[in-house]
Amino acid sequence: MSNMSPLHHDYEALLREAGVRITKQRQVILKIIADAADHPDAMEIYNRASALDASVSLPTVYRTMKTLEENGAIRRHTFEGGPSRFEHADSEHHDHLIDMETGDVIEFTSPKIEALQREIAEELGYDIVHHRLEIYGKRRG
Amino acid sequence: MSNMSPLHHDYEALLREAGVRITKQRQVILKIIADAADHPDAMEIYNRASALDASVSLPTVYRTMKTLEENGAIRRHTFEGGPSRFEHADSEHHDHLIDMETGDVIEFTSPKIEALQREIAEELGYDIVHHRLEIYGKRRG
DNA sequence: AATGCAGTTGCAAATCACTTGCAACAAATA
DNA sequence: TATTTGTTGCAAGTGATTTGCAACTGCATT
Repeated sequence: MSNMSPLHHDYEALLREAGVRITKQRQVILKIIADAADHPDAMEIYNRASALDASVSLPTVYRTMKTLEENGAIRRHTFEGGPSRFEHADSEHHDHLIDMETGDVIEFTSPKIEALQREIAEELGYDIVHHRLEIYGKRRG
Repeated sequence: MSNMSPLHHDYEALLREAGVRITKQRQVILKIIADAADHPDAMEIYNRASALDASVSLPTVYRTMKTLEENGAIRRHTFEGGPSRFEHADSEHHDHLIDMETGDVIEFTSPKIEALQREIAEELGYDIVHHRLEIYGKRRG
């Protein structure tokens, strides 16, 4: 690949570097994650993967998500009351608004909130490593 | 009771009002929650309750936590991966800053962040039911 | 290309955190 | 005190995720 933006990593290379084997199951899962516009959970990833390659099992999806997370290729979100949902780590940081009725996840960013968080951490004598902001709401009728 | 602050509700009365029966199991669990200085999970509440009254079962703890939550007597926190943890709802809403090195949890509030969240939800067409903000940080050396 | 071996896989079974069906039981009300 | 209806403990069931294990396969080496 020649024209790779800093926000589009070659995770196969990254994983290989970390001594992780690039099996065909992992390639399939990696592609699903890369193509996903939403935040699928393990079962959904398994379903999508199965359609491309019947040899992918659910345990392998779980094991792969763990490996990918440990290597910084994906982010795991554990929204209330549901299974872990994943997204590739390529995108910039953002927070989430979860539609409590449909489970839809809307991404948003707020530089002001980020700044305020830094202020608060500062006052408390801390440096922020990461944070999680989730708004749970219902669509206005 | 004669000297009750607005932040120290009589949950028995509140529950009774809601048509919820005050069983001895619920009284025990309510006391445990009221006395807890930490954020125990269901199993821990079950352990503490069992020590006071052997007739309290784990399913009843879960059922009671659900009832208490629905009636605003407690708040449920689901920190990364672990089981739900509970605290009485007497205190005002607060967010958490977690010290990644010690695990300490520092509570804070920010009216400005709250306001910004409402603005964001508003713009997206949502009413906020609740939110969760957790800052993970390291103490500045 | 064939070999060797440590990392991986699928399957079945296990685990964890809850949740639920059901018959006995006990609060609140009459 | 009787009646009604919510509650309880127990056992079994769920849903999400993990693990034991023997067969398999990347991939570095020959």
